[in-house]
Parts: sequence; C-alpha cells; structure tokens
Amino acid sequence: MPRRRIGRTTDLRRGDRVRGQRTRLEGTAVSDGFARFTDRSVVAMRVNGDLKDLATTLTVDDVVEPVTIDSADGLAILRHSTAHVLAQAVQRINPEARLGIGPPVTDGFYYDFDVAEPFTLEDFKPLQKEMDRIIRQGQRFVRRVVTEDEARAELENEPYKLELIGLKGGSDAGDAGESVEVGGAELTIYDNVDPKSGETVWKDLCRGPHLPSTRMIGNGFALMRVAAAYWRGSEKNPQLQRIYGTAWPTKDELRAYQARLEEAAKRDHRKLGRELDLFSFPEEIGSGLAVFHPRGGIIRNEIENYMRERLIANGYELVNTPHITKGHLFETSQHLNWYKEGMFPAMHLDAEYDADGELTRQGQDYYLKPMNCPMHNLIYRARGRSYRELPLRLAEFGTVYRYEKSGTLSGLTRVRGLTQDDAHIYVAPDQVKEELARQLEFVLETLRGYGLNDFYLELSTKDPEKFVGTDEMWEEATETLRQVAVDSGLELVPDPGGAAFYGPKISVQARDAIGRTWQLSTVQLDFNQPELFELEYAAADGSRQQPVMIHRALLGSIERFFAILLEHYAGAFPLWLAPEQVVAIPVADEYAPYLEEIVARLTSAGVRASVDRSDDRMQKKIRTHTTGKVPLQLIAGEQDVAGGSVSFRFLDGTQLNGVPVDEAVERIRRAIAEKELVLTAWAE
RNA sequence: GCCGACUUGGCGCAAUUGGUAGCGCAACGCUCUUGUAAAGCGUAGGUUGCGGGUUCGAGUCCCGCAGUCGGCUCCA
Repeated sequence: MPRRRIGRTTDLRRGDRVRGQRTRLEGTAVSDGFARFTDRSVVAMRVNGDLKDLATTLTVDDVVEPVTIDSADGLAILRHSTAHVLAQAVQRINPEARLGIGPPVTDGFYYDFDVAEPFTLEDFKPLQKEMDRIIRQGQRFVRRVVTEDEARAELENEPYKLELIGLKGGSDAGDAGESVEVGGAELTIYDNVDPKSGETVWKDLCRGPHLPSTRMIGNGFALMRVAAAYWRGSEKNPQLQRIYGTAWPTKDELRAYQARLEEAAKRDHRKLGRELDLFSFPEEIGSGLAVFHPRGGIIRNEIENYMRERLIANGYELVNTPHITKGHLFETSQHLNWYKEGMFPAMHLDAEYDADGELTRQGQDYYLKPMNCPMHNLIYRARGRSYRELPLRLAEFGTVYRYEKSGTLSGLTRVRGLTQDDAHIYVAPDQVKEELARQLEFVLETLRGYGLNDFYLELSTKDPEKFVGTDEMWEEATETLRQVAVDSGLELVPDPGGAAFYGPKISVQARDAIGRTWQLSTVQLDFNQPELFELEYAAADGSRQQPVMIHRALLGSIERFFAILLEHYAGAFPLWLAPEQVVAIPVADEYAPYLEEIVARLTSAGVRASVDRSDDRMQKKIRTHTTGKVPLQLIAGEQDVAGGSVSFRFLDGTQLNGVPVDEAVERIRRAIAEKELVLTAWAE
C-alpha cells in the first residue's frame, strides 16, 4: 500500500476544494488518508467523527473529513507529535530518563520525565539540536495495536507507562493528560520509523493520532521552560521533571506567538507597578501583602469611588465590618470546617495563668477573616426583618486575609491580604430569579464603565463530592442561573463540578485588550448560610420564612482587578483613572506662570494637573511624562501665550495646537466625566 | 507546601579561573534651556537579600533561612 506522501508534489487546487468538506469514497477501492487528501496541510482526518492518522484504512461507508495543520485539532496533533520528538531526544541524550506523559496543551505541549537530575535551561540547546535532527530525518509515526501483555513486555523499562496500562482497565483513566496515552478503545504504540532503513528508532505508548512524519514539525517549535509536576497530578505522588514547549506550523507563527508573549510581558502589572510607582510588596510586611503608593492609591480610589456610586444608585446599602473575629463565627459559618487550611492560624487571646502556670482564665481564638459573609449575616440578624425589606442588599469593600500557599502567590493577582467588593443580597425565594437577572445586568454594566466590554459567562455546577443541601435545591437554582445566563445573550460555558459546596454560581469572564480572559464577577447562590445562621424574615402572612442568600463580587478583589486593568491598559489608563491627568510643559521657564494659571483652573475643577517646572529641557519633559503615561500634556510658548491658547500633546505623539484656553479646560473636564480613553488627538 | 532558577545602590544591568564592587537611568547641585521622546558638568548613594561555613582572601564555592520568578498542587 502506498504510504508516504510528505514532500511530494501535490495538487493544491484539489486540496483547497476538499478542505473542510466531508467526502464519501466513490467506487469500491480500499483507500487511506494519503490517497484521499493531497493537500499537504492535511495532517490527519476525522473518520466518522473520530480523529485518525492519515494512514488509517478507509472503507466505502466512512464519512471522512480532513484535519489541516492549522485547525485546532491539527495544531494539537502537531504539538503532540512534537512532544514525542522531545521525549525521543531526551532519551537519546539520557537513556536513563523514564517517560511520564506528554500531551498537547494550549499553545504547546509538555512531556514529563523521571530523571536523576532536574533539567536546566542549559539542557535546551542540545535537546533542540537533537530534535532538529529527528525532525530532519523525517521519521514516520506508525500506529500499532498491541495487547496488554505485549505492551507490558515492550515497555518493561517504563514504569509510568506500565502504571497507565494498569489504569486503563480501571475506571479512573479519565484525566486529560493520561487519556492521551491510553484513552483510546484499544492500546496502541506509536513507532518512530526511520524512512530510509525502515527501522523503528523509538516508540511510545500513545493513543494518537500523529503527524505522518516528523518532518512536518519543521522549525516552528521551541522549548520554553522547565518545571516539576506531580505524577498524575497528585501531591501524594512523586514529582517528575516537565519540559514545556510550543509548536506552530511555521516559523513565522512561532515568532508571532513569541511576540505575543513579549507583549504580555511588557504589560506585566508587577513591572508596570514598579515603573509607574503604583504599589510594592515590602519584604518587611510579608509575602502577598501589598502597599499602594500615592499614584496607585489614586487609581484604587477612583476604582472604588465609581463602584460606590454604582452601588448607591442600584439599591445597595453600604456596611462596614472588622477584620478579625472570634472563632465561633467561623464555626457557625462552617469555614473553620471546610477552609481552615486557607485561613491564617488563630490568635489565642485572653488566657490567664497563675504563678504555677495553671490556667485561671479560659482564653479564646480569634481569626483574621477570610470572608465577609458571616459578618453580613450578623447585620441581617441584628434585628427582625420584614419581607418588605427584601431584597436587602448589603455591600462592603471588605478586606480579608487568606493564607495562600507560598508557591501560589503572584503579584497582585494572588495575595494574602485582599479587599473584596463584596455584596450579600437577601431575597425571598420568589424574588431569586428577578434579582439574579438584575445582578447580572448590574455587573455587566458596571464592568463596561471600567472599559471592559468583551464577556462570556461560566456556569459552575455541583461538585458531587463536596456539597450541602438537597439535589432538588441545586437543580432548581442551577436551572434559574442557566435561564438568567441564556437571557443575557452572552456565550455560556459550562463548568461542571466547579461550584463551591454551598451553591451554584455564574461567573463573568472578561477578555482584555490582548485577548486574555480573566474571571471577574461572580454571582453565587447560597442555600447553606441562611440555615446555619438561622436567618429569617416575617412574611406577609405573618409566618417566619428563610431568605435565600446571593453572594455577589463584582471586581473579585480590588487588588486583582487593579492588576487586570493595569495590564488591560498597559499602564495608559483612561483619563478618569490616570493618577496624573494633565502635565503642563512650558516651552521655556518664562511661560510657566501662564500655564500655572491654566493648571489652577483645572485643579479647582478637580482635575489632577500640574506644571513641570523642573530644570529639564522641554523635550526631556515630554519624554518623561510620555514614558510616565500621563494622558495629556499641555504645552505653551510664545505663540500660545500671545493667542490665549494652549497646545495638546497626546500619548501617541499627536498634537492639537492653539486651542483656546476655555475650550481646552472644558474639553478636559468632559473627557474625565465621560471616562474617555485618550491615547491620540481627539477629533473636534 | 513541592521542584527548579534567581536575588549586586530607588530601577535596569556589569564584574576573567575566588584577589577585595562598576555602568546607565533616577536623585541632588551648578551652568544651560523659545515649540513636541534624553543639554552639559559635577556630587552623593552598595558591610553584593539575611545568617553561618570553606579559604590568606568570597559578589563569585558550600549549608541554612527569607524573598521573587516559572511550574505542580491549591484557589471559599
């Protein structure tokens, strides 16, 4: 049977026509993907819906679709095959290395190895070289079905693979990575065959499918980083050494990917936070505990002030609660039961001892609060509640402390001290649906105010291992959330098992300026706490009823939201958020008084403006404030003074010269009031 | 918490095989500055994250701790 088609002359016209279409074999000839698809970019195919190698034999009745290398499936196959090449290279260099798993992941792949010495970056060069050699050799990936016994015999030196073979029989071979190895209906080994000698040079237990030849990997791959990873994802298991790589159909696409990473690195909020003097993490205070500098403080306050305006305009009542509480409260709320690991350890206070060291007064445990809801429940419970008060919406910028593991801390996005914009809404059961819809609308509208406007929703449903309440409650609430989500018209992604133990939730995911998604707001039902806290209200008929509780965080944490906005805007904030909104630069010092007058008008109108009277030259000042991301520079010299005007310079270097002062002041005020993002000269 | 890498003045970086810390920016001072991204000269600033050890000698080597980064696990 004809096999290799890579590198031969192909009929691209036919390939183009065939691409993406289902075809049915005509006549009676037995065929395979090579015969069927002549387009070189076709690397695999879907046969009756299943991904298969091109070498798979096709029958007359098969419905076959081509899988091109640039499709999602094709990229995954490319990356998976590249992972195999990496593993082969590793074992060529270090025959002692034992294989873990090597699946494709977003934008790349990884392969886990058990090696005596962890990999370092220095290992990459020889590994890449070896991979190049394997790729140029044009090894064929050849699928071979084996029995369990055969597989065990062939892989006797690969203990991890043997473990996977053992798992296949069991019920728990469900993990995404593992299923790449043994997830198929039958056990298969992929042989890497030297096309010249026909000799098998390497092999791996694998479900496939794979590229027809290593040659198709080309030069669009790169090794990225090393890491350790627990075998089969459990910290109870030993750690393997993982190498991450990326692979693309062409070198250009690889370069584009690397450029995207660089763009993201440029926006890194930790870097910008330092450069723009916004915040820091003093070692003296402790890991994951941020301090906001004056400029960061302005941004943070603007974020909060806008939020407060929105809350008040939407029927919320602002409350305030302490940061520390007796342990009993978190026993009532069950946090000490479910989440003690994530809480700072107790402070044991008020115990007294006599001279003999005997306890004379019982002390008690106080905890830093990891959540605000128990405190809000106490406010609800502070007096009798009537159905007339519902929905009762309590909101707070509540600072909480969580003992995150040291290895998980990361800039402002994962901290130990954070301020949640936290709201708890207590409603009668028949108000749930309307309130949820209202909340979702409120959340989206508010996020748009911050300049985010590309959203999708995620519905997190019951984790069968970890939940309270009845199945009926969950089903009803989940269905309500689903309806509200569907009514919003936004894309809805299911997150099965992702809910917290006390209720299902909807979360809003926002895409930022460079297409990354962040989980922001959550709207979450809670059947548990109203019961634990014995919350109730007097219904119209005088009976006592239990309210339903809705947790609603809009920004997540202020710190994390700050980081997201900082990266979204790459430090160049919309006018209303910018720490310095206007800097005035005189062409020479003698024009400074003229600008002082204009700036005085601006500051008295609430604009954050100043005149740069340092003894730098004008060009230097322009540079300083451009790199400092000040959105508006006002420049004046002889011409503007004579004309009673002023000249604007914008962040991208565009200018608007000779603007009458009254007009300039008014335009600036308007841009702030309307939350404009001003990066270039505005069109009048 | 686990694995690995890293930690030099406010920031970004240098310091041959271990020989006793330099540069740029920022800061400060002086002189200069007339139209849109870096004027010139000078001054000050570091017990090289912290604590031990090896050595005649440690920023360089070893051990411990802390912090940061990349992953894993976790994320109410």
